[in-house]
Amino acid sequence: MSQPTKRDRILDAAEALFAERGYDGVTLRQIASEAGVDVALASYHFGKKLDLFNAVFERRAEALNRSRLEALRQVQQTSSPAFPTVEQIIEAFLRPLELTQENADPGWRHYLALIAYVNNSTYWGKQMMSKLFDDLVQEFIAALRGALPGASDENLYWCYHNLSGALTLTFAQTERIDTLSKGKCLSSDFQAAYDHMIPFVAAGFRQVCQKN
Amino acid sequence: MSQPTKRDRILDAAEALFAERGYDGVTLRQIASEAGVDVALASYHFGKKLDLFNAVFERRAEALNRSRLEALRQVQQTSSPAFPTVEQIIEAFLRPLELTQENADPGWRHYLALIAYVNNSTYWGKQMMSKLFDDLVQEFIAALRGALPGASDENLYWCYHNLSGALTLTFAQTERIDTLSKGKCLSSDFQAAYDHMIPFVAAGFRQVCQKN
DNA sequence: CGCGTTTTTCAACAAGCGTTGAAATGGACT
DNA sequence: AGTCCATTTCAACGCTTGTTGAAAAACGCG
Repeated sequence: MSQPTKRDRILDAAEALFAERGYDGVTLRQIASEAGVDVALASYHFGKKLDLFNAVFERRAEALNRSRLEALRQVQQTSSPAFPTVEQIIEAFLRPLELTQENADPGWRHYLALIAYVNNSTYWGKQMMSKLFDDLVQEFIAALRGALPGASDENLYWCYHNLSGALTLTFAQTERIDTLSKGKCLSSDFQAAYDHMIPFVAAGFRQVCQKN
Repeated sequence: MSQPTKRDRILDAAEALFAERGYDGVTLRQIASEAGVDVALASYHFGKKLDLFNAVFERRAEALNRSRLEALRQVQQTSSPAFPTVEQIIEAFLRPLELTQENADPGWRHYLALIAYVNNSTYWGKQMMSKLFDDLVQEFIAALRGALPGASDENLYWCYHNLSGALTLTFAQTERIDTLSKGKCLSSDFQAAYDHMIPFVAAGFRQVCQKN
């Protein structure tokens, strides 16, 4: 098996460092050093620093969207002609993210942390997140609308906001919960996070959107 | 009524800018310019840049903790000798944060956005958040333990993680939900956020922690 | 006013930044 | 071997950064 190219090593190093310290907290020289290449090589391959950041952020977006959409189509098909349940939809939204667990490559973990950084930033969040992930999110919300007949858009979107927040903090892997829980919960354990998040969020959606 | 001192103007400007762009995304010159003072004045009052950041972050922490703890004591007293309900506890955790709504001073909004920045950052989060907010959080979790007899610590802390995530994203005010919902929800509307978050989170806690 | 202290400005420093043009290297093909 | 092109390095640029020491201004008080 072959070594990754220097271009890929730059992307990997930038991914890890941007995720940990943010765009302005990382210098091109740090990235180059981590990747074991010269500083100028980043400019050669990607142009400006901002272009490198965009390249990193876009690199894994498509694959991520595809696997989540596949999971949604899957539950829609198996439950057809009825709508899938809220749990099934949330599960399809979250479980594909566990690919970071089994995979030895730490790149996906860094990428999710980078999403957390972007999603929580006023500065980056609005445009970058919308451009890459809005279509997918709307697809899932449409599915939830089917599972929760009569729910208002206002309620649906606020519930999604809560889901998105819980997920984003999970992505960030700040180890805050490790300290708080004295080691009983580990932020590195994505599976445990989703095991608890799915019933939590599903119950929240039902409570808010299914007043009856 | 008197103008704020230059020292306070530096804190205010740093608060707003750090919250929007992060620690490394802001220069002391930008802060000084926004505050209408000389660059060197920040160093004179606060020392290093990092010390200024800490001063900003600690400035409002005590007042925030006090108002939230008062709200908890309040519901504990009115429901005594029984435990307060999950909704009452979550409400006490969230509603005091609405002081940012009525108050004309935008400082509190910036401060909450700064908390979001710190809480989502691997780099800052662990130490700074724990130091200032852990005691309060443990107090609320203890109250929740009373409202949810038999709940395991593992379930309780993962549920709190979900609450914390939803809250943090609300603090960040990224306007992402504005776009997604086509204006039906506004991230600037803290009251609407909590109106939907309280029943959402309470139902989640019950679902996960109150299996019976 | 006049003196001591605090606050504020000014000017400048060394260090590090992103970026670039030219030189060097390497591989593919004739 | 020699030519072409993509890749990589080298060296340097102009600029901005955080920080500091000394000068200046403002203040409190007799």
